[in-house]
Amino acid sequence: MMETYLLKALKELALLGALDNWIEISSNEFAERIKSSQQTASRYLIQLGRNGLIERRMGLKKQMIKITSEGKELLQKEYDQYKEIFEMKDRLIFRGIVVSGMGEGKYYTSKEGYIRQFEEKLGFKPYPGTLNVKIDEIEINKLRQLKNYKGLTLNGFTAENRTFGSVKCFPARINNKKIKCAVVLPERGHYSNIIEIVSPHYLREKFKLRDGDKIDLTIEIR
Amino acid sequence: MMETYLLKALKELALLGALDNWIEISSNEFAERIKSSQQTASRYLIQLGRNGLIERRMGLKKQMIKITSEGKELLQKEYDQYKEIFEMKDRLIFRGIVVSGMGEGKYYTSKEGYIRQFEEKLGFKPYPGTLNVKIDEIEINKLRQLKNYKGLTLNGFTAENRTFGSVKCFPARINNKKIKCAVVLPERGHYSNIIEIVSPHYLREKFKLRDGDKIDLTIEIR
DNA sequence: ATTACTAAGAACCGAGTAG
DNA sequence: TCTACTCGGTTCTTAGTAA
Repeated sequence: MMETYLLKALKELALLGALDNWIEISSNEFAERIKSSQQTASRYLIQLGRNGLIERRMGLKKQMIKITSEGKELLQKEYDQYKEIFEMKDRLIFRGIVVSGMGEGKYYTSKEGYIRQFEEKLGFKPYPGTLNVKIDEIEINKLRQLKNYKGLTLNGFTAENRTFGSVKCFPARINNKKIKCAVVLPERGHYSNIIEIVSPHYLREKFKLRDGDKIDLTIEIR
Repeated sequence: MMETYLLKALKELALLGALDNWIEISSNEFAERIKSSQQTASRYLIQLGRNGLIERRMGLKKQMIKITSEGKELLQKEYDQYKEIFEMKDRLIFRGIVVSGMGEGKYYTSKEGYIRQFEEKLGFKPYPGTLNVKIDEIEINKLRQLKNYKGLTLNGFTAENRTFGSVKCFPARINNKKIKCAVVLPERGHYSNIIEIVSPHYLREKFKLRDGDKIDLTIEIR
C-alpha cells in the first residue's frame, strides 16, 4: 500500500528532475523542500527505496537518487487520473462488472423498429442481445449525469398492439478498445445500476468476458 | 496546510464527478472507495468541508457533495505539477531570487565579440548588464542537467590581449511572461548557483524587481 | 438505514544523538 | 558535515455506539 505522503515525496523528487536523471540531494535539502524535519525526509527516502520507487546511491556526503520505473508508473497513474478529471469533458468512465441480463436486451436488438434506427443513427446492425454491465454503486451519480446528456435518440414506436419507448444511445468503448459499441438507456424509466451495451459483435466472445469480470466503460457524451 | 490524505480524498471525489455536479454519496460508500473505515471517510468529509474545499448538504440518508472553486484550484495546481513532470520535456523551470551581480555580466553584454553574436543568434542587442538569479540550492541538480543541453553557442574570441571563452545561451522566460530574454552560461567553468540573464530590456525595471524578489525562470532547452 | 462522537490503539513526527 | 537510529509526544485511525 502506498501512503499518500510518500506519493507527495515522490512527486517532489520528480519535480527536482529525478525521473530521468540521478540527482544529488541531502536529506536536509529534501526536508526543506517538503517542509519537514531532516529525520522525516530521511525516513521518506528510506521508505521510497524499500518500496522500490526510487534507487539510492549513498555517497560520503549527500546521496544520489533516481526514480525507478515502478516509481514512474505510479506517478503516471496519478497523472492519468488528473487528466481524467480535467480533460475528459467529452466522456464518462465507469467501472463495473459483467452480469447476465434477464433477456430485456433482446427487446432493443430484435425489434425491427429499433434495429432500423440503430443502422441509421449508429451505423451498425446490432448483434441480438446486449452485454449487461453492473456499475459500481458509487458511480450511480455519474450515471445520473449521463442521463442529462442528449446522445442519439431512437424513437419509440407501436407494434404488436403495444408501445416500445424511446431510448437514448451513446457511443462507447470497452476497456478502451476500438470495437464498435454503444450503451442504450431507456428515455424514461427507473434508475438502474445496469448498463446495456449493443454492438455489431458478440461482445462476450470478442472480449472473452464471463459473469463477474471487471470492465472499464468509456462513454462518449457528445 | 493541506494534509496529503485530504488531497487524495478530494481527488477521489473529483473522479466521482463532484467537480461540476452535486453527487450523492454516503460515508460508507466513500469509505469503500478510498479503502478506509466509515469513520475515517466521515472525518475526511468533515475536514474537507471545514477547509472550504467541498460544499456539503446533508440529507436524511447520504449527503450531497460538490467541490468548491478553492477545491478545484487545489486540484488544478496538483495537475499542473504533473504536467510539469511529464510534459515539459522541452523546458526546465527554476525558482530563485534576484541578487546583485558583481559586474561580470557586463562582460557578455559589452564586449563587441559577444554582442554581435547575440544579435545574430538570439536576434536582439543586449541591454548592458545581466540580471542575476540565485537558484535554490536544491535545484542545482537541474542546473547540471541544463549544462548537458546544446543550446546556442556564442564562440569565444581574443581581444585586448586576452581570451574570452565560449558561452551557451538558452531562450528563457521570467515569471512566464513573454519578454525576450535568455540565460547565459560559460561553456567551461565552475558550477555556480547564479544564473545570468540577458535581454534587450532592463529587466529590473521591466519586472519591477529588487534584490531578494522571488522569480520563476523557464528555460527552453531546444 | 445514516452521520459522527469518544476513546484507545496504531502510526507518524522530530529532537537528540551515534556512527 | 552526512544518514538514520531511538523514543517520547502528537496525530491519525477505527471499533463501539449515540442520535
